[in-house]
Amino acid sequence: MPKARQNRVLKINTQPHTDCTTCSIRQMALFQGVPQNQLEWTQHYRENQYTIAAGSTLFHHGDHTQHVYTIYDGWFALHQMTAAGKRQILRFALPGDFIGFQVDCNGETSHTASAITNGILCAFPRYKLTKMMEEQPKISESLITIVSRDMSLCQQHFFGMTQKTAIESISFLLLELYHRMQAKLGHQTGGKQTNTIPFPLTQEDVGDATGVTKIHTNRVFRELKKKKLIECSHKKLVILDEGALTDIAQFDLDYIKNPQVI
Amino acid sequence: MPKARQNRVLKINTQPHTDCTTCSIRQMALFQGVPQNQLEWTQHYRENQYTIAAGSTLFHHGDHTQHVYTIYDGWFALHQMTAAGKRQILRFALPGDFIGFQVDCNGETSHTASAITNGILCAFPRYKLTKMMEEQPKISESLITIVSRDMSLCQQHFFGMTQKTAIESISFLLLELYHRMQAKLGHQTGGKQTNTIPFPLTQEDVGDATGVTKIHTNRVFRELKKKKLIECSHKKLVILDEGALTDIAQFDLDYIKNPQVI
DNA sequence: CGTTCTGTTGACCACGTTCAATCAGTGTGG
DNA sequence: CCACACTGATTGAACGTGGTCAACAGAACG
Repeated sequence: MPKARQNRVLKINTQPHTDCTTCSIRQMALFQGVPQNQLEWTQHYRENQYTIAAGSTLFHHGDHTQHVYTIYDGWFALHQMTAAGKRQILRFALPGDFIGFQVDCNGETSHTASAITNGILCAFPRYKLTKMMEEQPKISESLITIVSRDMSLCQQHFFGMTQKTAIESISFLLLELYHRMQAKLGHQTGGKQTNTIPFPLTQEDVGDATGVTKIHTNRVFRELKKKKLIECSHKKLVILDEGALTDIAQFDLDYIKNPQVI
Repeated sequence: MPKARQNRVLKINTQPHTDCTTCSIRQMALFQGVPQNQLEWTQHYRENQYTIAAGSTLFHHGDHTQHVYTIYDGWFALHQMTAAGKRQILRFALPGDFIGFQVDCNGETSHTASAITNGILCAFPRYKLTKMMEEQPKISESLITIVSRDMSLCQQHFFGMTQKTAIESISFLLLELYHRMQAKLGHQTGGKQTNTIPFPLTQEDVGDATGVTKIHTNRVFRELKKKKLIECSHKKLVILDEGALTDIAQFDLDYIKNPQVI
């Protein structure tokens, strides 16, 4: 009963719902290609705006989800469990990201989505996607671009995991999140930059995403702090030496940006 | 000059080109959703059919490719190089697979594609994809399905790499290739099944795909052979005990099939 | 029929895991 | 206001998977 489960965690946003025409993250989301004068059209398809509390689960691995979501606010972890009960975080989803789309051949979601922080979600019924794509060809391109970007990130993680040491892959993850958050913050504030981002993850979260135990993750964090490359405490991450960190991580910013597949 | 480079390795297929209307692998490729009576239409867009020799490179990481390809015959490795000069194979592409599509924000390919065996490729100009999608909405859905399937495979590999031991991830890869080849062979022969597939990979290829050194890959192969789970020699792979191998690999066939994302 | 590529084997060692204990911060309830 | 519980960060010691290096055997190919 995914429906009952979702009703428990999702609540209709009691604040006035945000407006697609003035949405601060629209340019990175599903409607990025839709012309400004047709944006009212998109609102027809947004079923509702929901809130979700930190720690709760949006959907479980194996659910048949009726909705796909654009994250308006909050951090989410998309993860799977191993047979041994360990958690592998496949990726972190941030504001502007599109989640709940990926399912397997039976229409079951391939992973679990958990809210790390409180979140606000724009919900779209999955069955309407085909119609949306027919009416607005730009939606098809957005979807392809979004999936391709996620694919690119996944490949980079994959690439990193097998060939990099713990300090390299953790540095990579921190830089990826840093730049993804900078992109969102830039869209919202209009461009002013600091070297600090909100960082709600625990060291265990970072470990589960990079395939390192929390014990060793801690050793890596202490080393990065000792080398004055980062500061990290009180849910804030400061990048002190982006250049040195980029070298260690073998990080390439181009993989974060939306690909020009078409 | 990607063009010059490609002219060197790609040769126009001198055999009569295969016909989309009778293509044995069409049901798993880009035109899977296109109605039978409109298939002549697709032929307009196929620019040419090419052959490529084993060992040569179709495109390099960073190229601006003008074409995307459906593999009609042959095995390909899609890979990247680490800073240290090691090769990471992101995935193997088999007959029916669609390659050359994935590029980064600058329109550069994110990986290199090398032919492991001799191959035959159907080429489509990238710039025509938008028009194809507009004329045939099914093409959009195919593309999204294809990219989602690749994403799903990538996630499974990623999941495997970090959490699985060498024997587990190598078993997973062998089973994945086994089932993907069985699907192709089924489409071509009409269904008769054996527990043997052609297997042109070296142990080093397998190692580069699973993030294991070729020395340790060899240790794993010998163990799998000793336990009578597989036979592997002379470019053939025999799965002797699929059940036991599936258990070791924690393999789930649903991830291989095309996802029902829409 | 030699050269090159692929597979096989052994010795050694390092990165990261496992298990265990402790500490610091943050609520929570009496 | 403090005792208590709970979560996350920190540290140490022992161990093991898989990497590195080096050498050789066998297969494939021109």
